[in-house]
Amino acid sequence: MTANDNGGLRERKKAATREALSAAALRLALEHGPQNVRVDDIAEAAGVSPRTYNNYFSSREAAIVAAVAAERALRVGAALRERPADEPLAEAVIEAVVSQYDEPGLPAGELLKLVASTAGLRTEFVGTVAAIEQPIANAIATRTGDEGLAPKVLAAAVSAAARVAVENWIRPAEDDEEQAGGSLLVVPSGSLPDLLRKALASVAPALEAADPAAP
Amino acid sequence: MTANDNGGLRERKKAATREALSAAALRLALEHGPQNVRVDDIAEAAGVSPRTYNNYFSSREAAIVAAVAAERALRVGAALRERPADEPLAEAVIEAVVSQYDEPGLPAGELLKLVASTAGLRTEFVGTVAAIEQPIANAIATRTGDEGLAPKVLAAAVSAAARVAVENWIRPAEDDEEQAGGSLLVVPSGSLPDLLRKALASVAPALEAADPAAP
DNA sequence: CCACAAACTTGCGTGCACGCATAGATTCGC
DNA sequence: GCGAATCTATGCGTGCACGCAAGTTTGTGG
Repeated sequence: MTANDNGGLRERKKAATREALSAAALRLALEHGPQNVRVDDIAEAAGVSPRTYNNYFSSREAAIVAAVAAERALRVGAALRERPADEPLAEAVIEAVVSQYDEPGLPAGELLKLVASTAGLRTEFVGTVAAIEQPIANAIATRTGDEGLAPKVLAAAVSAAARVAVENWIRPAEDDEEQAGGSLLVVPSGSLPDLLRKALASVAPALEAADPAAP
Repeated sequence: MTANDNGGLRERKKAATREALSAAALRLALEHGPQNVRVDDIAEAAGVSPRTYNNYFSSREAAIVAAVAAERALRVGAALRERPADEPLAEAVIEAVVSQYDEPGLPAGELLKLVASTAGLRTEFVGTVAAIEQPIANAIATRTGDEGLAPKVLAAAVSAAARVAVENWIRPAEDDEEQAGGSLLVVPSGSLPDLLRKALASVAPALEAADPAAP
């Protein structure tokens, strides 16, 4: 094989198209407001057909959020595998998750306002957190050697806890919504890493109970 | 007020319409296969306009699954509140959840095959489990007096665990899918109550750690 | 009993997601 | 290099979800 998963022209083109779509989506959303951006506009701005848009993203919101979520979730698996093997499971998981939702690239300012104040984008953004579940389940299964339900359940619990943290982080000021209005108070609840640690602390006992290293 | 939330004509009609839609949806799905049922067909069979269908159910699958899910999830809140106050939190939650997913009305036979072998219905059915989250969060908040994140996180973890249990219960035989084919092996993983207990046991330590009754 | 308010139904229009078939690009094997 | 296998882009058609603005039914107060 000349190239299959990385340097190949095909792969690079796909990545470029995805990137172009995502960037165009975000730019248009910021320019005209997320409600005023049609899928066709995004496709056109990226130079592909509308049909192709849906080959890359399965919803109008997905492309916008992808520009902001930056596959953060997918990297949790790698982060977890790289933690020292003698670290307690709970600590490893918590640090791996928090590390991916630390400062760099997190929506802030205009971006955050955009996502937080639009129902569809908020839902989509919160939904991206679920992507951490599979990688974590695999990592826990490897660590514990358990082949049953437990790793899946624990990963689901961790993912759910992270989701709650993100929900509470990005919760808008309840009343105002949509409409590019004026000053909406968002993210009053503290930093995301702090929220994540608080949330994950509640499920930590379950991880500890499943940790073969510290019975 | 003559009637507002129960005996009123309006409420009864709404309930009847909802029931009619749900029943029609299920019947048509069983008769012609879920893929061959249009929203318009369901609406017509129930004697309402297609537009009205979407006033009651937000997706084509929702009506079918509603006929099977029977608001099981919503009753978890009531079940939990009715558990003795001196029972440990973990036990109360587990029993409340399991009690609602016990025998009566669970999809079985043709029904189960229908739901399990259709991707859309499976997703929708699994999704109904999430409805237990809010009630459980409220109940835990009441029990523990905690007003912060913990109850939400724990409820999310419980809900996630239950979801994993249901996913594994209803998992089809991997290969065959859709198409009213012949004998597909579904639900090989044991009874749902057993799966739920196994799954919830993994998150129980987190509940115990938050239980004020047993510090 | 009647008029007004509140809630529900319906038709219409729009945007969206996606299966399918075809044409075009890239990669593979030799 | 070259042809075949594989993957991607696109157009078309269908079904679906939902906002909106009447029109209709049900509930409330006098």
